[in-house]
Amino acid sequence: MARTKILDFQRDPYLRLIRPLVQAYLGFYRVGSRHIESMGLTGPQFDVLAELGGMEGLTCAELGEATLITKGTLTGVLDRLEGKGLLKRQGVKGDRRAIHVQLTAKGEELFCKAFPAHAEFMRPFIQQAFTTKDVEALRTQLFRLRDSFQSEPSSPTKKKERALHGKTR
Amino acid sequence: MARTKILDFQRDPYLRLIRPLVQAYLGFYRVGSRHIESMGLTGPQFDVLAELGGMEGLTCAELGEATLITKGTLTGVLDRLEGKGLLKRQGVKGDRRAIHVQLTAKGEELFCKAFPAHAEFMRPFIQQAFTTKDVEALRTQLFRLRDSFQSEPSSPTKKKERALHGKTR
DNA sequence: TATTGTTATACTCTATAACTATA
DNA sequence: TATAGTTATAGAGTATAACAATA
Repeated sequence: MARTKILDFQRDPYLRLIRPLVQAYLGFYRVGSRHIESMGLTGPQFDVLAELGGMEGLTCAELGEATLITKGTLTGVLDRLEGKGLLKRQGVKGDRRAIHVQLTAKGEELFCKAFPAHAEFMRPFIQQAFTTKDVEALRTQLFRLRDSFQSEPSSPTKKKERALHGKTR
Repeated sequence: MARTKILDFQRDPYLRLIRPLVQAYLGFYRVGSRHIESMGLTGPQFDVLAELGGMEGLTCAELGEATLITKGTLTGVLDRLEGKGLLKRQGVKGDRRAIHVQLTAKGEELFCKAFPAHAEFMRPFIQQAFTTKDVEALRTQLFRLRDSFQSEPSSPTKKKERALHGKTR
């Protein structure tokens, strides 16, 4: 799982945001993944299940895009879920290279049980500390933060860093 | 690195917070870990380095507690950092079971370079979207969220869930 | 007996590259 | 040639249990 360190960024007027962000996420992550694991799934497996639940099926390419799992890795994750009898793979008529991945009845059953159970499990943690109005305000700020990491800052400092460590993959 | 799925919790008045939290964190994480990896370190390795930097040394037990890495795993992470010549292990006088882990000169040098470089790299992302006043407000809310995951909600729903999936480790 | 750290085991995830079978 | 998915490879992290040395 995830796990980045809490850095001593406390004095920087901007980086002071990092520590609480990481701690809030890790708190969520620990609580949530413990619950998911108690249902016999790993994080990536739950992600795939959540993506397929209620759907007619997705190709590996679509699944990979949705879950951010690369194709070689995805094969393994799907193998394990198939081994548990939670999903099945079928050829796609029209393109015999592609494969349709779909939950089995057992998989749908688990999804229908696990997903609401997970929601029920998580809700009280937030509900005990926030009003719905607080939630909306914080939500807005978090989206702003998310967006800030998605757009490249164009300061001179940044450009210098990119030149030094450039590696865009 | 980390990787939990963005769930479709958008309709629940409280769980609406999950998606932006995960997305903000993943944004930070992707940007940050790309930079860390460009310096030749993995996430856990950077965590250990950040924990040891500027310190006289810690025992494995202390390091494990600080980084949340279990002892068996920690041995492997330390082995790899030792293999890179970044840290050394020494016996502790007084308790010959324990081991002091300390950065080498090379490790300190990397720490002194990598840590500020990482701060410089990360700052512009936040600075472009937030004032220092915004930062303080958001920081407060994020700590509140963190705390909410750290205290067990005591609703009837929760107790029922715990009975079903109990597994405290 | 309890604690510290290592070793052994086994699994999952990760990315990359090479491969196949289609298109 | 390009695409979809699998296989092969190698490495890192994860947890657990068993172990040796020491307290």
